[in-house]
Amino acid sequence: MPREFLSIDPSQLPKHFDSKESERKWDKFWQANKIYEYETPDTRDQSFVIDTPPPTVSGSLHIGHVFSYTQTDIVARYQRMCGKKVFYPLGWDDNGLPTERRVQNYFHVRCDPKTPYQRDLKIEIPTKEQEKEHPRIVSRENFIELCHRVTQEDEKTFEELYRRIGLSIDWREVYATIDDRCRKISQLSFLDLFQKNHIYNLESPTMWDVDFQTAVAQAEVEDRQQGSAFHNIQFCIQNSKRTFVIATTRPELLPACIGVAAHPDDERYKELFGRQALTPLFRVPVPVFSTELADPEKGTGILMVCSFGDATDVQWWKEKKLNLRQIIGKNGRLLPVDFKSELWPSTTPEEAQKFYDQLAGKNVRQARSAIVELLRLPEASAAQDAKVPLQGEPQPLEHAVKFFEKGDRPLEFVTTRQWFVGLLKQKEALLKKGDEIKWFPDFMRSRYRNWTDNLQFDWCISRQRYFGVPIPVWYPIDEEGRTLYDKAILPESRQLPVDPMIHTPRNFSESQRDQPGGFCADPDVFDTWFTSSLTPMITAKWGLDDTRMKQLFPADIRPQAHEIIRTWAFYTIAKSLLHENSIPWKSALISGWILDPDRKKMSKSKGNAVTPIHLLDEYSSDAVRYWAGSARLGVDTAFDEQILKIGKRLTTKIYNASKFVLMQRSPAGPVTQNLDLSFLKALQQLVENATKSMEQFNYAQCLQDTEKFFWSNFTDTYIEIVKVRAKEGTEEQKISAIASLRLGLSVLLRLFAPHLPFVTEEVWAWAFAKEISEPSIHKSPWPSTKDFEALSLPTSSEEFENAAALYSVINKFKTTHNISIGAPVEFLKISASKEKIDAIASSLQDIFGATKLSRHEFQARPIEGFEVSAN
RNA sequence: GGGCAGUUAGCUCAGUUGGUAGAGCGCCACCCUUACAAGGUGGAUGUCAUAGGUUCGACCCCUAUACUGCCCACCA
Repeated sequence: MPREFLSIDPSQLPKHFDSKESERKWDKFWQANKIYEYETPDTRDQSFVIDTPPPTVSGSLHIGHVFSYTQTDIVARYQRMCGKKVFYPLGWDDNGLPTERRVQNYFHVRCDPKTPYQRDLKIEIPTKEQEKEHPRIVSRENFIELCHRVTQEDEKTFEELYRRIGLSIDWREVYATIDDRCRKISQLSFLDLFQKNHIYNLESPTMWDVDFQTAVAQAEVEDRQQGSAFHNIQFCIQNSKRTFVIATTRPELLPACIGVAAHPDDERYKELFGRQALTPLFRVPVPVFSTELADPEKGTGILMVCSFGDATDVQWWKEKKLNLRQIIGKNGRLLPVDFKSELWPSTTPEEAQKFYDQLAGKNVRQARSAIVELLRLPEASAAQDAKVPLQGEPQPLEHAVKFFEKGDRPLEFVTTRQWFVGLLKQKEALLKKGDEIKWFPDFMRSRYRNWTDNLQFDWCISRQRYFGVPIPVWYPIDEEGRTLYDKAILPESRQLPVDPMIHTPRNFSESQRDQPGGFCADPDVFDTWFTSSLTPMITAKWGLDDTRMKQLFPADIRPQAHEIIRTWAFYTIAKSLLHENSIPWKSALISGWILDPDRKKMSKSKGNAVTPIHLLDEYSSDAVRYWAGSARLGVDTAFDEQILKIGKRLTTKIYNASKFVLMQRSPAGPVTQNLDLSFLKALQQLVENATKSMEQFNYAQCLQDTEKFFWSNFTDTYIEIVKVRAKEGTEEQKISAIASLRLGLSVLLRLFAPHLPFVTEEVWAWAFAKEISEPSIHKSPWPSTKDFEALSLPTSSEEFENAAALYSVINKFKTTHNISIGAPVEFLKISASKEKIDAIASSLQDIFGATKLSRHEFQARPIEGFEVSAN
């Protein structure tokens, strides 16, 4: 032990903690000293691996970007202090639609894959005049270049923010979901799934967004309430006088009608089953069939089946082997139709054609109003009574309609060829893997179960977009010019990443592209989740580095938000199952949402988002982290600037208390006094509880307990009580007080360090860093029994609690008599039980010193705590 | 319609296995006290959503109801 404790001269320190300066300084220091760089340990269990969510880089930051990331960082810092080698990477999610949309708006361009690539194409941000013109058309490759340009700028902004709030990320381990490694691993994933027969392509009706003109997966679909109307339309039975009225909200799909259905027990329609009905206007015969899915109470109890109004239509189409009369095109407009063809066997083809020609080319909304007018014409009737088909006026109703979550118009079912991952048959295995994972909070597990249980479709992974990972597939073209979709040509894994639009498959030459006897490229890209679902495998370099894979997979934790359990969590579990038959991570940490003061979810699109930078400037990173670290996992939190103020106050208090403790000069020595040891016993109990909380990822509990102890036990009580002794006591008493104050501070700083990395590092550097020659508090050991093992601590902290109680009672006496706490008191009579009076004996000198009490007299009375009076 | 949460002081939230209701903010009063006025000391404030039940005893366990939020389904 050195001869004197290392102390500071407070006059050399700034009066107030300069958070901005501290944030700059320590970020540089951590970087320079490689504090957060992952070092490979000998065994897997010495690592703590984090599967960090790749943020969508969107240019505009909001407070949500720091909330859950800070929570993860707190866990990372705790594990690092516990001696784990923390693997804490970060990915940028720049792949996908949000980026495409931003590029379109930012540069005022549109992508057309048929446009040739232009090398050195210069595109600048358009002027106001240029923005009024038509958007500039660019090739797919040029478009992708622009995507990179935009995302790189955004990534810089994000990195600055994440450094500013002190995320202890290993910045060497940064990836982008569109970079070479991610493209390669995504394509490897495709190859592996293909070889394992988990993947197939199929031409079938798929949910389709008519604006983005791409297929979408079940997970990207959301319901929205929409105003609509029931239209009652009269059909008739072919070669019969019998008529009936169906109710539909989609009259424009009448030409796509492929059947009529009612409930098998419905007496009104029983006799019709098995017969052919004629549609009005077009007079196309369609079969009438019975189905349990029809609800006799709804509408008129009998309905028309179209290709395709909704998912049940698709189901009936498959089950009843109905015709395919696709009239909605990929752009959402009605396709041309030939009523003389076999597919539309109209009994009056010429009239049908005339009617339809008034609809062709219109979008859904336009076609609907047009067909409603046509249905008001008597000549539209299919029945012999020639009644107007549209019976009465449409009756308005509200109902849920499926939308692509990013889309503006309802989804249509359009028949296209898409790639799928077979997940339906994996349900049981997926549920089992979900149960092997620990969920925090545990009830989030049921979100996963719920979704997995109700899965209805295999995963459609192909998207008709540009800025994404290309599907690594070519198809042969036979001599007649037909594309052989069932003979897909896949690249070899060492060729990856490939772009089949640019690269040529083996045994073919570029001149054979799109030629009979040649090949063609699959033009599609993957659903972004196809890549995102690989994050724990991307960081572990699956397929590229087997050693690293063993070290880093499965990860320890996956932090994420709850609304993407059905996407990110679900697909990641699916991928790990299919590729590795493993769980992807041991624990899932599900963060809550930030709500605005009106308790609405904060989001950019709602315009109620709070931007973080001015908060960091005003309150400091530590204060913002304090707010984020106060919120428990899975609990939605209203944004409250008050809490930032409290956080800032806490950092100030830590700074000042540290200054006080470390300015005490004293020879080095042991803790010997009972009160000091009793205080340290209380501290040791705090350490136990805090550690228990952190092990459960309950960082908020840890903070709350530590803060309470720090403020009430340490600064307001213990420091105040021993202050006088630290200055005026005997050498041994002084040393004990100061040694105990320093140990207390050292432990508390380390308990605070994961939450408040800047102020704790700042203070740590004054003395403790040199004493234990560990330059950063963030690599110093998390407090444990080791900190106390040299001391003979009492079995309880009762003595300290008694001293605190008596000290408080004397303060109360002063306050109620309007005396300053610092004012001396001549005499007090102290009442307490005999046991308490005996127990307090060794602390009395400190208490009387702290309260400036000159004389006292004890009175033993059977009361709960202490009481004092002036006579 | 199914599922998951939540409802505690004016506000934001804690409340361990059932044992007399907690913190911070805000409010009120007092105090410049040599680390800190960006502070300190003290005070007031609750039918723990409602109704039953179990129990010697319920914020806590059980049942039902109401309200709020979320996830899923409903789409003719």
